[in-house]
Amino acid sequence: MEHVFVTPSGDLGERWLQAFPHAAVAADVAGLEAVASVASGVVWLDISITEPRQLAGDVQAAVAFGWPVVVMAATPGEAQAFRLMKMGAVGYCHVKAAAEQLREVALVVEHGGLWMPPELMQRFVALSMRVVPGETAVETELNELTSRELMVAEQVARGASNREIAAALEISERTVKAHLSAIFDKLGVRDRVQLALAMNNIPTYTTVN
Amino acid sequence: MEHVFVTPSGDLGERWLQAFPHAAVAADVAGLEAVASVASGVVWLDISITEPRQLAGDVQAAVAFGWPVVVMAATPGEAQAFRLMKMGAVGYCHVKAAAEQLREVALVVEHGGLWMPPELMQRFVALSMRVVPGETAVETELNELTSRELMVAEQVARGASNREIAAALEISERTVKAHLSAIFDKLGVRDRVQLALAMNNIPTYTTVN
DNA sequence: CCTCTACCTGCCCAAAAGTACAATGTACCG
DNA sequence: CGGTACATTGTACTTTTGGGCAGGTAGAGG
Repeated sequence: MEHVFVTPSGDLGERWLQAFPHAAVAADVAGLEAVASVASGVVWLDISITEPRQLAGDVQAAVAFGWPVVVMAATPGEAQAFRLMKMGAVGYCHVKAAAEQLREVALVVEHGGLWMPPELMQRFVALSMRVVPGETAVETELNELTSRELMVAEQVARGASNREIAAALEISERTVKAHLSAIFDKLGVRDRVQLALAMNNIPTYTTVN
Repeated sequence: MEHVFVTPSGDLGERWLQAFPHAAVAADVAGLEAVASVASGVVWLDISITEPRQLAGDVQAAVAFGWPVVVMAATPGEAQAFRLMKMGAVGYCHVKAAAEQLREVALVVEHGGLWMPPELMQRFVALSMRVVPGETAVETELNELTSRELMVAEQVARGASNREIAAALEISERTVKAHLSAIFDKLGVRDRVQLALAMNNIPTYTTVN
């Protein structure tokens, strides 16, 4: 089992070496074949300083190589993670993940598993659930909302402003705010953006990570 | 690392013992605490003869125990798999899976991964992608964003504030705002809420209504 | 009747978000 | 070299948001 790190810097990070003392390194995806000496292994793709436009091509080329591909990003985000997974990556972690975690990821992907940070994994499952019936955490919390609060929350979930909500519900803007404060409190979010995301089963992990 | 098999039969299957010679067994979820002697382990939940009605409760109770839960079904199906995953299970395999495979599953879930049969895994990813498709209107428009703008947009997509984004990208709040203005213009949204929704392929107030 | 909850609102204030106008530096391209 | 696109930041200003304080109404239930 070989570990090849593809990084624009061309240098192995100390954590990487710490995790896999015998790891190989390649400056780009094209250099994979040159350093891959055995039949099976894991490709670690460092995209921390990769141009967004170039990203898709790199990942797909790495996947085409045949080994499980773990993408390492500087700021792991959901939208990006899923785009990468779709391209065939089976792992997604922080570029500065601890050696211990890297080994965990390796173990998982080597054995046919899918690895990503817990928050993302949760969200990933939640997403699939949109097409499969069931009940989510948010749905449960929604029961705490009063009738009126729910109406306001639904409007925010569609991107409405306070003024629009006030007009739609025929109440004052002040009342909208009052409802919002109660909603934020009950659902444990801090502002309308997080509320909008929560209403759509998209967890926010700003403090995590 | 301990392995506890929860099975209505109350007996350890021979394959299970073969995979984990020191495995413990419990007749039901309630009996978990009684047999769990260490801090970490894996719960193997045999649902091959479990009543459908009782299933959800069992799985959730098992998950609540705190250990990774692998569900073993007699006839693994997609719909069921996803429902179970949603409840917090992180593994899903056949109740008569070979010892070798059980060990693989164990390896994966012990390290924070998600395991299910390859066909299902593939389907799972595909399904999520259906909800967050790669080639949506937004996706196309994302190409108009510059590298830096995309980074800002991704942050907003997870509910970050301007200050947090500035800190993450190591730029001033003013610059974040500048990027945001450009993003709003390019993606045709009017504020960060709609941007956050758009980034997650969720139609907004203005689009819908 | 009194209390509790949900609902509604006004005034005011602070923070955050968003915009306008302006400017600097860098990189790349013909 | 000039032109263009990108990234960056500042000052200043308007709008939106979020919330504290202080109240008002109506219905349900003890």
